[in-house]
Amino acid sequence: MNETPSPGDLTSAAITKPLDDVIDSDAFIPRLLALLSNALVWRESMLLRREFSLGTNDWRVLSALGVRPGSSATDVSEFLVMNKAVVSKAVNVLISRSLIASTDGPRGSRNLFLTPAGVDMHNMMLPISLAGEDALLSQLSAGEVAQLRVLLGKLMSQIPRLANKET
Amino acid sequence: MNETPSPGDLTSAAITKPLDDVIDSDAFIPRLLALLSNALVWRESMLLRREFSLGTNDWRVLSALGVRPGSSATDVSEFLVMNKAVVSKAVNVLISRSLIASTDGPRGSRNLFLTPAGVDMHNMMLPISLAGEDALLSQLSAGEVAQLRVLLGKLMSQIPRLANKET
DNA sequence: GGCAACCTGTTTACATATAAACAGTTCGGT
DNA sequence: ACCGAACTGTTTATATGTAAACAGGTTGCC
Repeated sequence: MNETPSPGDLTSAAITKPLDDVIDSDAFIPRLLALLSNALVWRESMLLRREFSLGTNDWRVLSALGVRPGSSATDVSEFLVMNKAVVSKAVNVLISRSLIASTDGPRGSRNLFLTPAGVDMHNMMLPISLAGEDALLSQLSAGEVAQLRVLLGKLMSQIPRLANKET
Repeated sequence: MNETPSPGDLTSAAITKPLDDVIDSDAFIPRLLALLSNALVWRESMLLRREFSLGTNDWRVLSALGVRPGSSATDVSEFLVMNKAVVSKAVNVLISRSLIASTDGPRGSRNLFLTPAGVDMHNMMLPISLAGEDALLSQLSAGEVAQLRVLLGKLMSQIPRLANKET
């Protein structure tokens, strides 16, 4: 690989005094959210792969079709806020495993349903996800969990603003 | 690509009745955390790439070295809970841009410091991250923000349990 | 009927994440 | 001094995420 192209006299003025930086501290909420989310996804991914040889995306799509049977791939993509390509791949995995099946839909689309085997798989996978939430929330009282839901709900309302390209 | 290998009589018993599923609803906290984290990372990544041609990992490492000048790559990796390979790549990017410099460290390691250009860059990038948090929290009162920090702190304490391989 | 715009799901190319293998150094014991 | 274990940072292989290009079918307008 390539080394630094510029001459080597820049190290002479290296900065040794710490900046006052909050970004990577426990006071910075975006970092806490990222760490928590990563830990949960990591756990779920590890367990689903180990137990059922399925990825989290496969599980998410399976789960979505449990709630909304007859959805098209595009419907699932919008419902789960998930990339179309990812849904496409997950659908193929699930079909090849005979966990979902499809009928022809309105506009060249396909209506997707769980098969009985898919329902069984769903019922086996669901406890793993729920146990993750339980473990996460185990130190909170019922009141605190309710509080947390309210607060996260308010944060969720800001997502459209975050997705805006300005500032 | 390959079609389903099994005979085609499985669609006859497809399931059409919705399951009662909480996984993808707004009541499922792991999902809220993932959506919030993704939105924040997406925003920051987009802005940093556009303004400075740097990725979020480069920014994270730069920021860590602002707080802890003289850290080794391994130190940064542990501090940020970030993969060694990612840190290694980010360090090379930052060195090639003359934003950080290094001196020889204890055990074949290198002590990393911000250069003056790195400090300038840090000071330009920091407001982008802080603005993300501000936008996220803009609908919360000061008291609610404090509540949120307490609750997230309690959730953080469960991460070691989530990382445990047993159930 | 025919052409253009649209919408389906898929493929492609590219960027990033993760984990394991790796080479080079340092340390410890003998 | 030597050999093996431990540790540095790098490289590799593999998996996954993202966005844009894409082919095919449908719709609607003329």
